[in-house]
Amino acid sequence: MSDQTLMNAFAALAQPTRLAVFRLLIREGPQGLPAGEIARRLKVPQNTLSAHLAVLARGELVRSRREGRHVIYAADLEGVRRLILFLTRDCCHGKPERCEALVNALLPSCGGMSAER
Amino acid sequence: MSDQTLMNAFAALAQPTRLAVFRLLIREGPQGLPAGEIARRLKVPQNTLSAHLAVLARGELVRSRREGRHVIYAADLEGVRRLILFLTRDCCHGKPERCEALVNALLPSCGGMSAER
DNA sequence: TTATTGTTTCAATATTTCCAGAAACAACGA
DNA sequence: TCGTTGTTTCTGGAAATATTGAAACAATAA
Repeated sequence: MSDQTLMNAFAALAQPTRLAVFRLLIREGPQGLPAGEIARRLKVPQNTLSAHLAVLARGELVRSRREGRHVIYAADLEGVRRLILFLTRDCCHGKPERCEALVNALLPSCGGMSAER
Repeated sequence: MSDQTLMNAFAALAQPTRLAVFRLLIREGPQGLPAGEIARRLKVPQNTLSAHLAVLARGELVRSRREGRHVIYAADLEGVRRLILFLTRDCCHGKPERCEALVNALLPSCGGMSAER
């Protein structure tokens, strides 16, 4: 991922409406939601939301697909993963012990998966 | 962490100079670097850098302490952790299997710690 | 005290982002 | 074809951010 995409992603999440959209889409999962439905739920004008969705897409945090008249937006988990990876990789760069606290704090939040590995 | 702090953190990382400062400080570890030294290394005027450091501090990504004439800046790993936690928690909210790919991708980057847990 | 070094704050300009009305575009049904 | 619904693009003005010279502030030494 280029630094530009990385910064686009961070910039995308630095705005209340877009943060709300991101949270919503993460919760909706891979099937996503039509642009209009997102606008309705968040009570944002459709053209304003469209601009915000474009910003999120530039940061590779959401993807869109057309289904008939609808344009469906869904979170791009690959993009999220790269963001987390960036934060984590730089964090324990060369010093795993510095990362330990991070990982320990991270795993329990993932539905008890820590017990399995 | 408030949404405002969260957005401040994302906004802080959405600018090339600040991204560079963040990377530098993460690598320098807890002892950190004086503001002037950061400015010298990144070839940024000191007053410009000072403004950027203030933005990073507002996002709780760096902390400062005074040592004599120097003001030392160091990465705030707690802040980074909260960022990662936000991204991860929202991501696997209620559906751990959705998170699995994330965590698997995450652990190997941390110096082989995955083998130990 | 004065001088020196390190850093931040102030002030002003340039650039970017945010927002929403209006218009255009896209897909479908009648 | 035309009309309707869903979405994006265009446009312009308001608000926020970036940058840096100059001034102020802080700590120390002479």
